[in-house]
Amino acid sequence: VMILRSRFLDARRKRRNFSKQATEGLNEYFYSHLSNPYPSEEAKEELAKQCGITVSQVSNWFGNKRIRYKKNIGKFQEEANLYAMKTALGGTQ
Amino acid sequence: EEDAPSSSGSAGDYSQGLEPCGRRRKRCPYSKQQLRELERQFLFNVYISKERRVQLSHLLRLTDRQVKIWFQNRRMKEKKLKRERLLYNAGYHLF
DNA sequence: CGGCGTCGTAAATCATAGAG
DNA sequence: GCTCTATGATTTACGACGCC
Repeated sequence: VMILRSRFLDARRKRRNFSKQATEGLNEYFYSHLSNPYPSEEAKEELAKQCGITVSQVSNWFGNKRIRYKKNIGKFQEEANLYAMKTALGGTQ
Repeated sequence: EEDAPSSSGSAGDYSQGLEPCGRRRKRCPYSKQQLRELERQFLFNVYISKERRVQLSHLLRLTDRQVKIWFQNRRMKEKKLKRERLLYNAGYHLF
C-alpha cells in the first residue's frame, strides 16, 4: 500500500520505464493471448497488481503494444518466440 | 507557438466540416488557439449546448461533430484525473 | 427514429528516458 | 556527454451500446 503511494508520488514527478519484471508480466499475457490480446477489466486489475502499476498504465501498455506489434510483426518475432517458449515450459499463470 | 489566429487552414478542418466520404478522418492535433478556447468553454460548462457548439465550431473552424467529440473526450479525461487524484490522496495519510 | 451520453479502443503524436 | 530510438502518455476520432 505504501508501495502504491510511492509509485504515484514519483509517477507524477517523472515517467520511468517499467521494471523488467513488470514488462515481463505484460508480455507474458500479451503473447499467450496473441489471438485476442484484450484483457478484461478484471484481468487488467490482476496484471496491474502483479506488475505494480496502475490499471490505466496496463491499458496504455496494451494499446501501444497491439498497435506497434501489428505495425511490425517481424520486429517482434524474436520476442514472440521467447515468450511462447517460456509459457510452454513453466506456466507461471 | 505560431498559431494562425483564426484564418483558414487551421488544424483539422477539411473546409468547414465535410468528411472526405465515409472514411475515418486522420487524427489532426488542434492548435493552441483552438485548445485554449475549448478549455475556456469547458471550464464554463462541461456539457455544451447545441447552440454554443455550433457557434464555437464556426469560431474555431472545426466541425460541429469535432466539438461534440472534443467535449466527450475532455469529460473522460476529467474523470480519469479525478480518479488519479483520489488514488493519490488515498495512500497519502497512511504513512 | 435521432441525438447525445459513456466506454473502450485505434492510430497518430508528444515527451523524454535511456540505451548505444 | 550526445544522439536517436524505444517507450509510456496524451490527443483525435469512432463504433458499440445506453437512455430519453
